[in-house]
Amino acid sequence: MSKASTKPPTSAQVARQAGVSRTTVSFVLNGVKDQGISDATRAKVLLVAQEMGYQPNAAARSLASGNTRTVALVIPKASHLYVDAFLAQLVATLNEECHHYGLKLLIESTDDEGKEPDSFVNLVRGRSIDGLIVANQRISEHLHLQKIQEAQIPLVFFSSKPNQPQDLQSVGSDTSLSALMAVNHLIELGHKEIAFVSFAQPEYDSVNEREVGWRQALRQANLPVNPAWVEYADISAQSGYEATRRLLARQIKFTALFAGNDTIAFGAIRALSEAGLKIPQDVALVGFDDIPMAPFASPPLTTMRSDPVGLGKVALQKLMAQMQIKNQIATQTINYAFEPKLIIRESCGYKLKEQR
Amino acid sequence: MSKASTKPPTSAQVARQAGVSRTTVSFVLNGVKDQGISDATRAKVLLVAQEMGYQPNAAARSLASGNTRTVALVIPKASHLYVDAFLAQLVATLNEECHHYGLKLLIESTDDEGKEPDSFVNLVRGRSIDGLIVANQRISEHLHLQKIQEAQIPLVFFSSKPNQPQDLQSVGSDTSLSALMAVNHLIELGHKEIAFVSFAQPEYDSVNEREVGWRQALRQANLPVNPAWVEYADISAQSGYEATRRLLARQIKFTALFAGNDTIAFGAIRALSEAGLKIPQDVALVGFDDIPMAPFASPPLTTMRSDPVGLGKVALQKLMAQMQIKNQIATQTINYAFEPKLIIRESCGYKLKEQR
DNA sequence: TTATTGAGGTAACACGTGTTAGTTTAAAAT
DNA sequence: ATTTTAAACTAACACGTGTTACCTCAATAA
Repeated sequence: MSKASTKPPTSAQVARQAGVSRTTVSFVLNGVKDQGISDATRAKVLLVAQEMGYQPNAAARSLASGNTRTVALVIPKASHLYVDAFLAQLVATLNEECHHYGLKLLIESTDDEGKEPDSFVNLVRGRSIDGLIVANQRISEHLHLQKIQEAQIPLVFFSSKPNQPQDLQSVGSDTSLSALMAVNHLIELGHKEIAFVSFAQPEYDSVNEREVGWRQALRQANLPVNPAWVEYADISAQSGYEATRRLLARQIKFTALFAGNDTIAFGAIRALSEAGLKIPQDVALVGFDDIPMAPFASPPLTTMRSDPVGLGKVALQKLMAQMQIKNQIATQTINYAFEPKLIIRESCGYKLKEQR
Repeated sequence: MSKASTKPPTSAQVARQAGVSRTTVSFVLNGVKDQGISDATRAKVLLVAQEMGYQPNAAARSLASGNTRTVALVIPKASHLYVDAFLAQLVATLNEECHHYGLKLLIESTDDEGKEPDSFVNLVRGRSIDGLIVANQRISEHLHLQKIQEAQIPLVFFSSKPNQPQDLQSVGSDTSLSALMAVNHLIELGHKEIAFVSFAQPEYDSVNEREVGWRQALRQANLPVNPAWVEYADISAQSGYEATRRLLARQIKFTALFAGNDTIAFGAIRALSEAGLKIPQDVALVGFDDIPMAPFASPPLTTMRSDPVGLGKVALQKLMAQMQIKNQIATQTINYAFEPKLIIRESCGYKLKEQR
């Protein structure tokens, strides 16, 4: 009626306004059953709470209940968000899904300037979060993760070599298999000298697995594996450009290139073009991830589809299972395996060959 | 000594271990001055806290102090994160900066399925956040923002028409000026029929301002303004592709195209290529934002540089000023104006012309 | 009439920290 | 020997909610 007070209403004020006790308000708003609350009272309380714009104080609720309804996503660097579209898709999906279940999402990085690699542990210690999802795991981080697991903190990490599907701790698809499929496609198109530009250093599990798949494909086809065909980029298109130039500078023949991810592939396209090489006629190219930009490369990028949306959803489901949050979607959804899928566009030369 | 208890240590436990009172622990850890605490005690407390891995309970601290050290970024849709590199850069920057000042960042969307457009207001009501930054403001949201301002909640929003630089409420650069500069560049190159494909509906301020700049440039040069030259895309490269195709289907002549952002430009490139048009020979192209991918378009994209990193930093500075957080970087940094800058690459045809 | 049940109410503690007010102790200064 | 001061201490309340234990009152059932 009068002007709104500057401070938000408390549950006590709601109780007074509705003519009930604070306990009743708490029961109603939290949907506690079997406390014998009539429908009339329930409706009344809900109405008054609505009218007063009541929103429970998050800190008080968290302190009393012991959970924060907040989860964290751990990534290496915040800046990867805008150079790695896979990560951006993952963040977007997790954010949406979290909101859907009334959770909040924090993004924590391990490698940014001034950050301790284990700073995300403090979030756990300070009870800022109820659980965490770790993407882009590195070998050096295994120890920290183990500690957290031992401390019984809900945790899901992205793995390049997923274990059993019913494993509650990790999500992922078989990265080396995907890479193998990508390289096999090039082999089937007749290529024998296939280079590989990764999107980061091999200390990252997922980088390493892609290289493993590349090597395995060549070996299975009885093709030589030349270490000079491998080059490591950073995570940006720019670094992919530079890495491909280093590769070209070696003057070693290769007729196809497997790029560790699509962003790197964009850099490779420019490096190859500047060198006067035509894609796919002179060098066939296959990327990885099928980012939204992939169809808009010149030529449109043939690439392995990964599934940030599906993986993000499953990761959250698994985390919620550990957090013992009951949700409508039953736990069977958790057994999820994404089938690696080759998306054939033009950069691999398949369509060119077909026309012939 | 014995195995670590499953619950994190409290300040009372730290106090006992260090042989001081809980009050002293609180003073030391919060760096309260003028309470007469000897250096020896201070060191002792810090050491013990470190050894015990003490991290103050965030909820308790928040409840007692009344602030959460958390801010929210409000965006239309979470999915924009991976289709709009400007937004991704902004999120990454804000995340980094927030961490640097010990703040946490939440991302809240207004348009996602199942979200009320004013759901971010609940974050404020529930005292989940201390302040908020609003990007991609729409006209329909002005009302909500005003309410929040009136409630004295710290708020910074991105504006396409920034007011005085000392304004604490908004950040941004002059979008219509940037657009005007982009179109002027095309006019200087001799173009008279210049189309415009925006990255969203004109209900977004920033979309509208770009169109204003486009129109202004044409008018100033006494060139005709044909409404049929305008087409609205969604925010994805795919939608840019489709919008450009719609434009082409109209069979109206244009020799240059101003794309509302770089992502759209990627879509436009493909649409033009498919139509057999060469860039820049047949259609010159200028984008907007200078996203990291822009140099890797084919041809490399001429574009207006915007400044998500700088704007993000300033936005947070302004927000912190409202939140009365004292920080080393003095308030003078807050007076910041980003100069719109044209980045000339190859899609506009400038270099081609120069060579002639 | 008496026991039972449903629908609440009241009172209280717990959660962990910030913060204030008033007290104590030993060393230093007068 | 007395006063002052630095460096602590103890005790207490506040923050808002979850949750439990116990009490009340009316209506119904035995």
